[in-house]
Amino acid sequence: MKNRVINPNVSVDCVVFGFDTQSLKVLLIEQKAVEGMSGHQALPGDLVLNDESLDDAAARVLKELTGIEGIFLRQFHAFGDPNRVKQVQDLDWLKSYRDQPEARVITIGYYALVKMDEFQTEASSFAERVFWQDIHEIPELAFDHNSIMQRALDRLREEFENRQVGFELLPEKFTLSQLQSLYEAIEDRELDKRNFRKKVLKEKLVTALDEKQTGVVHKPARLYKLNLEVRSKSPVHGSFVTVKF
Amino acid sequence: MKNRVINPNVSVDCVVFGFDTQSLKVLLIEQKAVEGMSGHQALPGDLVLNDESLDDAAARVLKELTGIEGIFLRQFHAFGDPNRVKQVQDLDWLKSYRDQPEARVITIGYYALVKMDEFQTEASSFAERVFWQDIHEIPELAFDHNSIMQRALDRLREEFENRQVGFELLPEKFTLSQLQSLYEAIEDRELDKRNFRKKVLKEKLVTALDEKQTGVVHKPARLYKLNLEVRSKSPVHGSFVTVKF
DNA sequence: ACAAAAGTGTTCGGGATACACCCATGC
DNA sequence: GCATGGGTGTATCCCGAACACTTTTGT
Repeated sequence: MKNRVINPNVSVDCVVFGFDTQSLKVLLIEQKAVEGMSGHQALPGDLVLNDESLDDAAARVLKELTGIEGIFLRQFHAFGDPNRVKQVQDLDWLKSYRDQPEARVITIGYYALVKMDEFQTEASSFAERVFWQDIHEIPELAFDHNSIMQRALDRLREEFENRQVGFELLPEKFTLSQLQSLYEAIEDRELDKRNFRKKVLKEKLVTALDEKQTGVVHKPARLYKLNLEVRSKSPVHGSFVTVKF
Repeated sequence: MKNRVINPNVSVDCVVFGFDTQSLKVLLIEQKAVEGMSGHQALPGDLVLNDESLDDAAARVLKELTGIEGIFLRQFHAFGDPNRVKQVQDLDWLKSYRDQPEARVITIGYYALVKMDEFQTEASSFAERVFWQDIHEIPELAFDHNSIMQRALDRLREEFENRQVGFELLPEKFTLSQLQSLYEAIEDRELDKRNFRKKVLKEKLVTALDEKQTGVVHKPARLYKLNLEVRSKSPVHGSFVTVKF
């Protein structure tokens, strides 16, 4: 059995995006309270172990804190300001949970896209609570997590413009309007319904199913699924579903 | 005076691209030989100090090893395979130059674009020699530097497609043919001369100068300079010259 | 005069954009 | 029957791609 040594200088933080057919959400944790101080809200993240890769660390940490596993996490940036974990409001927490609370920590940011309703979260380890927060209503987070989160969002939008699409954010069966809402939420602009449909159908991104919505108070929409044949040709490292749009 | 402590677990590596009006080059060092073993070729890189940011570390290390300073380095990826510095052929070198040769090291990759002829290199520290190497003729490098280099090249090409152009690679005054060669070298494909000129001129990326080439054995070309007004609107963190093309 | 790269316009097809009305369902 | 989102076609513009010959210099 390996002795799993914690590396005091390197951590990972995960920015997990979800979509509820309306707006973009981010997965946050509330840290367990320390000595009567209320816990801060933060991105799920922790120090890496010396015998695991960064990718493995991100997956492990996310699972330990939130219960979510089996999703693809993409590394997007390393944050290395020497003072990024030195703010007073974070010190008590570090003293309780870290062997070397004063250590210089650089953190590697990962982001991921998930279908919110397919994952149930379960707080554990030092997470008191796990919750989804609308990206327009992010509270003050621990350490430099607000800027990490903002950077992840910028990156998500860049990848999107780059035609590396996020079907991960939709349920398996979806309507074209839901797909359009996803594009609109991420790109933060409105799209023309007819043009959107024309493009999606012409490029065969999706396949129509013999199924319709039920229980809606209007004309029920046709359901579609992703056509997995189509892939981007650009050198992408990892495995988001990447389609030219 | 600060005590500058070396962090044994975090390093930076720099992939500096240059262009000689023909092809893309990368800046490499040859490590000083250890105990009669010939030095390996490698990217310029070293451990970070505990009181400097990652960006500062990249600039410092590049200067210490190659003499190049004052260029913009963009972070592109963190490499964290637990065994990336554990190969036998690198161990002797590590034992000579590192206090903790067995330490787990994750490295942050930076890339940069420079006008080759404006920088003169000067090897120092553990660099025996500094040289430019054509990207099609990269030798076997130390550690995982071949994959870091490849990843940087992929990233350069992505940024290019993203319309974040690299005028940094050209002299201040250049001909449209040189600009076209740059695009062709980076994108690795041929472009139509007339279409290329039309696009560049229509978008006012460049301004014509009242000057021509001299000493060439053919019709002398008009010289142009970059039009600095034009900038990309996407959220770019850093300061490459980024123009929509 | 000849070699070598500079410079210059037109045509065509496809994709992006703009735009308005009828349809099926639940209440 | 009415409120709600679903679903459909056409005209225009702009951009990218394809394509060949004349011009200017140095030798």
